[in-house]
Amino acid sequence: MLRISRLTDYGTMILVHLARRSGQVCSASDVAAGTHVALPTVQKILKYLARAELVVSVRGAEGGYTLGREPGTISAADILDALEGPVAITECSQIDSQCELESLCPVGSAWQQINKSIRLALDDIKLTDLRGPATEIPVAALTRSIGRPLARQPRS
Amino acid sequence: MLRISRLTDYGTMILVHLARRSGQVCSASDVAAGTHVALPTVQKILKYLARAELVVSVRGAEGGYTLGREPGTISAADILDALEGPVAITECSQIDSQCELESLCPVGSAWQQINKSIRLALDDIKLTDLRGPATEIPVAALTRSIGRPLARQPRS
DNA sequence: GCTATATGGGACTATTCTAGTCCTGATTGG
DNA sequence: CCAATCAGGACTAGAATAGTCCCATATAGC
Repeated sequence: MLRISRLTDYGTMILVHLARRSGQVCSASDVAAGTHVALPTVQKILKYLARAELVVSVRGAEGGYTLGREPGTISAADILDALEGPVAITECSQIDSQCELESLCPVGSAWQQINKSIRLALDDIKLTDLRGPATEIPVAALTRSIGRPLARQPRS
Repeated sequence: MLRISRLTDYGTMILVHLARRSGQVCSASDVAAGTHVALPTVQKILKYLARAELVVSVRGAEGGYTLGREPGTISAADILDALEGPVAITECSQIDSQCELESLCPVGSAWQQINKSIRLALDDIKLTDLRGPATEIPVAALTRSIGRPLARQPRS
């Protein structure tokens, strides 16, 4: 069903890594070593995150990255925006889309509302909530669903 | 951000079309004409929906499709399951995935919980809610967000 | 029974998207 | 200066998606 890209998944791991090293400047290599994601991929993701100001970069030797804000103020929605851009749940939920079927299609607005509701939920989930392995996610609907963490695909 | 496939979007339109013709048997051509989605695509989607028993098929001349259940009992989650299969928000939220990074990755379980919460929300959204252009979606978080329907991309 | 009209199932292709890599230039500490 | 490090973007390979088509099966009507 609904999916986030693998880069977003990595990006979350990377931000969690930085949150744990809060204050310290970490180079891309540090992060790659800490997260076991391939270095070029880490570099790419950090660039996206820097552009979205979720991380702050320090150039030059001994440079690297730190979190751009407090972990409690970075939400899952922020991460998605930074790494997946303004893509929406359906093509017609995008701001700039134009569709000749609009008048024929009674469904679009409903999906758009669903989209917004999901965004609201993701806005409430902060980096601090993602940090631990068995944290409770602070969204009403989530409280009912606590499952054992499943395995993750090998990657790199 | 989070996305559903275009087929799912079409599928919803198709189900809404059938709901409006409730009782009547509609052929794939009828549906294509009514939704302005290309016929071969409609045929493909109806096959998937039939396999998931969301629609019932009548074979032979004068055959076609009707809804398999009452519109009020078909949820957005049902449609996603029928048309996108058991895909999950991240690869590691899938039942059969195996990941060597599990112990290193503190994030996975959080995304899985988010995934479940979204599913719960989608379970509450029924075909009857999708039917009209400006319907209120019956999920708590959704009530705050009512926007003007946006345009839809041309497709066919 | 024959024929026209439908669906059922699956193969196939083309296009788009994604992930991942690499190169070149700019910045800065030692 | 030199080595380390980020910035930006080009590029490739692979996977996923959308869309089309073919052939078998079923059935209504004549």
